[in-house]
Parts: sequence; structure tokens; C-alpha cells
Amino acid sequence: MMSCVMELRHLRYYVAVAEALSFSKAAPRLRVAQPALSRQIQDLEDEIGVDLFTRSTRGVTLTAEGKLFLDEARELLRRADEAVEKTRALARGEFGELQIGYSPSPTVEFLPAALGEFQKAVPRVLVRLYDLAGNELADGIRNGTLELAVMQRPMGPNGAGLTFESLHSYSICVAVPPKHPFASLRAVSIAKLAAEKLVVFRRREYTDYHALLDRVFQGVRQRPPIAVECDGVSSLTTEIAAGRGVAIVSRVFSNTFGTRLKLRPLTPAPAAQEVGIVRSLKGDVTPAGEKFCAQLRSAASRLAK
Amino acid sequence: MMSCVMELRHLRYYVAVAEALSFSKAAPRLRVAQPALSRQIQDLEDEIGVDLFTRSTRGVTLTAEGKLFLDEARELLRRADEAVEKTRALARGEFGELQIGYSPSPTVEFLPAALGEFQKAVPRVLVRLYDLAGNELADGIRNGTLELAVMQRPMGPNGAGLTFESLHSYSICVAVPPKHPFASLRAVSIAKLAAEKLVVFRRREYTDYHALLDRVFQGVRQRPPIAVECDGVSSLTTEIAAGRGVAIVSRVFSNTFGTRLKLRPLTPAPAAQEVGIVRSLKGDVTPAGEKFCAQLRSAASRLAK
DNA sequence: GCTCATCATGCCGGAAAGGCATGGCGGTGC
DNA sequence: GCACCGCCATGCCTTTCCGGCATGATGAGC
Repeated sequence: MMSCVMELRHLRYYVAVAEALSFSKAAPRLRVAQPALSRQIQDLEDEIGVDLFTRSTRGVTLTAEGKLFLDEARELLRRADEAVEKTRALARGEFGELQIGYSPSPTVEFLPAALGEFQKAVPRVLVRLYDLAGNELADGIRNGTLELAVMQRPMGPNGAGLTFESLHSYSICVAVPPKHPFASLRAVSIAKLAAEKLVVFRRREYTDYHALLDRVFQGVRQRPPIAVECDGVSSLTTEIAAGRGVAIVSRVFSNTFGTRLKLRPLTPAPAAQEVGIVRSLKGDVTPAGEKFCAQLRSAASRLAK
Repeated sequence: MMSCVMELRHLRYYVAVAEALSFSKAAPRLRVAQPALSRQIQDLEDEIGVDLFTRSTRGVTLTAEGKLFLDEARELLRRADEAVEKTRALARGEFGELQIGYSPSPTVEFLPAALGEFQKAVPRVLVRLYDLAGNELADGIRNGTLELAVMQRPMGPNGAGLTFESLHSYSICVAVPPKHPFASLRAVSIAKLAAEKLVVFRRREYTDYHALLDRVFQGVRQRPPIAVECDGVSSLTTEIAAGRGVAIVSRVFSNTFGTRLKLRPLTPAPAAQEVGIVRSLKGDVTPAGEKFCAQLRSAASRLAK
């Protein structure tokens, strides 16, 4: 009986014989005796129902069908190796897709570097970055859309079902124009802010920012009045530089402001803004995700220096 | 020892288990006992070095790596089937490429029909047609560039190493304007042509045509003078219709000339122009080529009616 | 806690692949 | 033209490994 079905072994043998154009040459390369090879190729030809070789006493030549099948067999073997390699790479975290959420502003000092190094280290991982608001990031992780997020520590109900790993802390400061009286102080007491006007981000888009403000002024009798709400960092910078007021921001903005504004610490110092990795409590992180986290930690630790 | 290498069997088993999400469900479908399946999948996982299933007592689920590998395995099996099928199709003459040379003019009455029917019957065969001069066709077949050619019978040294199979014969006629005295005759004797002027195809491009002329006027004392050489059928038609002379052509042009010219047989009738299939004496014709020849014969035989 | 379903393991039988020896067949060289 | 050599095919035996049966281990459901 020859109810034998085609196996990859047949293809491996076939390619070897077709390349050597000889059974006896191919046999030792395959660590197999020539008669065994002979029979395997016969089985293959029986299975296909087509002669792939024309045998002669001087060796073998490929038939037209044999040439076609050689190409196909090579391709199949290549793809088989590739399939295994891809699967191993996925398990090693060197292949696949990564859905990552982030808040741009607080992560600007280390996320770009981490991402660049990650892509250089494992170029076969496709990283998709999602710039979302804080609660959207948290929801995305909970429902599995996002594997992890790089952002400030989630507060209150927003953090349910999530874990937070702090990578870096930014102290809370007051931003003032260079000629403002505060600029010459080493630190500014929160009480003194009552006499200033505040430039803030819009409450609508920046709820986390306003939560921060609430924490800073917690227990203060009179909060400073709001001079203007801004829709972003650049307009905030302009407003303050123009003297419309001062702003409460984290030290992460020091690079953004450059020499246009001065940052002074507050006394007593409010709780610092923590920035780090948020992931689901239960859902697993893929190996690629773990590698990305490691890269984030590395980039953030260099930042501390 | 588990020196087992991956075989298609592993992939077939894997896909079945992954689709059933159960060893015991998949086993009967594969006509295999469940323990055997179990072990084959274990071997596969060992070979890859990655867990593809997460086992539980209720069944199995795919890991992320398993999902990827399932896609890859399905694709591999599909391509393996395809490879075998393609090879079989090639052997049946239902797949591949066909390099075919032809002379357009003498084959116009059956080649287009044969080609159309062939493409309808075996659409997976890509037919490449080469419109070449007679000697180029013969050379192409001898050096293997062309598998066969559809053309007039090769004459003299041009036919060395080739076989010719006649499909249709066209008698040799004289083409005259409708008002020419010859038009009222039933046949024209070759001797009478001496008083006419000849419109001919250019010797440079139409060596076969001039060989035909030589045969027609073989043994004739005085050949008619050549009035003009034309570069194609349309200019030849125009010249004759304008009264510049008459032409010796095969009856295949009767459709081309329509009512603009009249064709009259010659007496004594010269050897007819045979049109058919030319192939190499030794080189094999592929199955697809044979199929094409059969289609040509079929189309040509209908022509005779 | 018992039962049931599911996957894993041990053991054995058999089919298929592999190895060795040999036969058949052309081509080469003397 | 004959002997020799190289190559592929075949016969026979051995080995390997896959498959089947029986059974164990484990967790879910009642």
C-alpha cells in the first residue's frame, strides 16, 4: 500500500535531490542512505501523480513539472521555517503589535527616547501609539484595547482594576515671567499665590490638571482668581510671559518654557506628579509589552541623573 | 529523545485541534485517537519551543502565539495543496505558459477562434503569441524559444529539424480589380499573366512570398514585370484596385479583399499553400501545447466545411 | 464529595522509514 | 567489444515512531 500523504520530509528530500541532480549526492547531505531517498521521492511522485525527475544512469534531470514543483517546495519550506520563527519571535517579544496609550505632555522627556530605542532593538514589533485623555487611556486598558499606557498616576475611580508603576516624579512649581518678583525667590509659599491671578488649562479638556490644582490648594482659604483658560502649553506660555498671571505646573515643562518663564518650587511642596506605566491588574502583558516597559524604565532612569 | 522535526501532519493536527478547541473533538475528525493527537501536539510545541494551547480540564484555548501559528499553519497547508495541484495541472496541460509563434495573414481564419476557445477551456495557461517572420519562427522553435508555430509549411533549409502538420490548404489565385478582363473568367492560365504587371510584397520582409512566386512561375519563359512592391495587405489591395497590376496570392485573402478585388484560380493550379503546425523534431511539446494543437485542429476542421 | 469530561501517560503492536546488500542499466575507457 | 564504473532501483532486515487501548490525573458541576 502507498497511502502515504505528502509531508515536509518529502519536500526537504526533493529539494536536496533536485539541487544535487543526483540521489547519491543528495543522500549523504540528508544523512540518509540513497535507497531510502529513492523510495521517498517515488512516494512523492506517486502522491502527486506526476513524474518530477527523468532518471538516467548518469543522474537525474528535472521535468517541467519538477521545475515548477521545486520552486513551490522551496517556497513552502521557507514559509514553514518562517512560521516557526515568527511564533518563537512573538514569544520572545520580538514580533507582533503593541497597542500603547500615552499622555504626550508628562511623558515627553523619556517616551520618545524609549520608543526609538525599542524600535531599534526589536524592529519587527509594530508599536501603535494612542494619544488619549486620561480616562480614555484607563478605559482602553480595562477593555483590552490597550496593552499598557504611559501617563500620570490615575486618581480615584479612574484607577480601578489598574496597576501603576512610577517611572519619574515631577515636583509642582509656579511658572512666572522672568521679571516677576517670585523669580528672585528660591521658593514660593502657596499662601502668597492668593494675591496673583492664575493662568490655567481649560477645565473641559484638562480635568486631571484641575484635579491637581484642587490638591495644591487643598486647605487654602482663598484660591487665586483665574485670569484666563488656555487650550495648550504654547498659549499658556504666551499668556504668562505677557503678564496675565502665573501658573501651577509640574517641572516637566521646564524644557518647554526655556528662558521665557521661570519655575519656582512651592512651599509646602504639594505631592509630586508621578508619571509611569499603567496596566491592567488581571490582563497579561505580552512579552513585547514587557520589553517595552523595560525600555521605558531604562529611559526614565537615565532621566533622573 | 525527541529529535522530531516538524511535518505537515503536525500542522494538520494542530489546525484541527485549534478549530475544535478540543483534543477529543478533533481526534475523531482526524480518524485518530485522542492520545495520539495529544502527543503530536506536544511534539510540535516542543519543536517550536512555545506553548500554543493553554490546557484546561474543560478544553483548550489558544495562546497569542497559538493564534499566530494557526494562521501560519492554515496558510502553509493551503499552499502545499496548491503546489501539488499546480504541478498536476501543469502535467494535465491546464497550467503554465505557452510560447507560440505565428504568421498572422495565413492563420487569420482559424487561429483567433482556436486561441479564444483554448483560453476559455484552460484559462490558467498563459499563451504568449509571437508574430515573427518565417525564418524567425523556425529558428525560435529550433532553439527552444518557441514551443510551436502556426504558419505556412517551411520550405527548404528553413524546415530543417522541424515537423509540419498541415491544418488547411489555400489554393493560389490571381487577384484583380472587379472590372479587369480576368474577373469574367472562371480560371486564368499562368501563361496569360505574362501580359500583366505584378503587384507584390516586398522581397525583404516576405521571402516566403517570393519563394511562392518562384514556384508559380517555375518553367514559365517570361515572368510578368513587377509594377510595385508593397509593405502589407492593405497597400497591396489599394494598388490592385487602382489598376497598377494584379497579384498572386493565396485564397486566404478572399475575406480581406471583400468585394474590392476578385480572386480567380490559376491553371494549371500551382501547389496549394499549406498552413499548419510547426514543431521541433526532437523537443517535446508540453501537455498544454498538445491541447493547443488539438484546438487548432478543431478550429481548422470547421473551416473546411 | 461524587461524577463526568478532558487531557496526559504507559505500554504494546504495526506500519513506515532507514540501512545494507545487490541487481539492472548505460556510458567510458582500454 | 568487453570489462569496469557509477548511478538508480529492489529485496530484505532492522529500527524508529506513530497509533490504539487502557489508565491516570485534574478540575468543573451537581
